[in-house]
Amino acid sequence: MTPPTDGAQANDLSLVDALAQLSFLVQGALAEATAGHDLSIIQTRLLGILRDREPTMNELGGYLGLDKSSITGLVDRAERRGLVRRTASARDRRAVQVSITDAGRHLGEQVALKFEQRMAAITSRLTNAERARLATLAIRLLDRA
Amino acid sequence: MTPPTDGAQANDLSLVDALAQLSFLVQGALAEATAGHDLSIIQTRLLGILRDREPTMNELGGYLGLDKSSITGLVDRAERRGLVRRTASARDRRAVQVSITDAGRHLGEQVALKFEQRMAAITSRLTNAERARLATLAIRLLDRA
DNA sequence: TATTGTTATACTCTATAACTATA
DNA sequence: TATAGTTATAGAGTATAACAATA
Repeated sequence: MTPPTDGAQANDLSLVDALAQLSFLVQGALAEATAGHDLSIIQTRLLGILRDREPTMNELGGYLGLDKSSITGLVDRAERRGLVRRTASARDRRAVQVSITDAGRHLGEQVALKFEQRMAAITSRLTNAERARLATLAIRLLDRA
Repeated sequence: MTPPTDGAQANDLSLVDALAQLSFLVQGALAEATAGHDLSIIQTRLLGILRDREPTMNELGGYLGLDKSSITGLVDRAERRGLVRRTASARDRRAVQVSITDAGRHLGEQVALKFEQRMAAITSRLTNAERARLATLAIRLLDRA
């Protein structure tokens, strides 16, 4: 659960421990990729969602699993940096639609590229066959989630 | 990189995307396991590290990759809840040693148990052979990290 | 009345800079 | 001088509760 907490056999981790440690490794790579552009992981997720959507604040809360008041602050900070914009909804005058700006899209692409590079380094010790097997297994886990 | 950002083929994710999504799934399971006990992930990691160590504040910063001032706050909050304690170091009068209390150890065990249950649910659709293969591959990734 | 979004408030987490005490 | 730790301060991120505008 915590990286090097194993006093027993370091090379005989359980599946649960291995997946937990792997999640920290991947999140670390993501954090490094985003930090270089002064972005947090949650801001990067926001840009990723807006890449091909123009949701309302409310829908954004659903995607990110956050309270609407948290979304207000998140979008405030992104908008202040010129990465996203708010527009009035045409059908519901209470609602606000959020869209990505060109600057936001460009920044999101840069972060994604850097993340892919970090992940390529992490997976570089696997053979192509192993990579394919890992992808298949990971996708099987995601399917039911 | 972000959960359902794929407009192309949902079942043909790249390895990088699959690992990224998997990391969010696992971190989500961890967050759920900890939230039930009013603990954050970082507080849980702290308890995990202290399970079999009695580091100084400085060493703790190394384990967690945080600035010393962040460690001060982290330990402050855990100590206020009776989960850890500070003791003076015997060899260096500038240093402070941090150890876990019985309450902290107990809470850490409860969270670990709940996390394992969540992870068991997530991996329940895999066969034993698949689980073993996934563990092997994940460990190969961790080895070089 | 119910829903959408914002505001006020509070807390955790994190970092930088300045400081104290010890080495 | 250098190191260990704390304090002061600032900002991101999150939630709850109260509110205004609209449905």
